[in-house]
Amino acid sequence: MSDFYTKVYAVVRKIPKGKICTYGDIAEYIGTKGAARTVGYAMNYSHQVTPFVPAHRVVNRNGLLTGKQHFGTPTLMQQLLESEGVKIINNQIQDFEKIRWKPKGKIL
DNA sequence: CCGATGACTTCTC
DNA sequence: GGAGAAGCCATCG
Repeated sequence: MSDFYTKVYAVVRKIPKGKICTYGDIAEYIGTKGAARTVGYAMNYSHQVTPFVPAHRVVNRNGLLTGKQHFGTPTLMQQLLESEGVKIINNQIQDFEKIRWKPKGKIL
């Protein structure tokens, strides 16, 4: 496991319940700003990582659930978020800027 | 090292 | 506003 993945997972696991974060923010926080795509790539691996990584709390810059189809079912991601109090309309997070969360200080 | 891949981002049309 | 293309960077084989 590369440091990149480790940091990504560390940040994602720290996202509070009912909050969400973006790929770009995570990548930027880690230091690899342009590697937002790689963050998503790391999320794909999150299935084989323990403990569970709340990848459903990570969305793209528009608050759109672009990675929903990578869960079991295309509706699972939205269901998980809604069960945590996040409102979603048309695959887009409502009050996105309001519940948006960013890592503070050191995560490791 | 190189080419291919990707759950991104931004610009253009 | 949707679709296509280019830029970006880390990972994998």
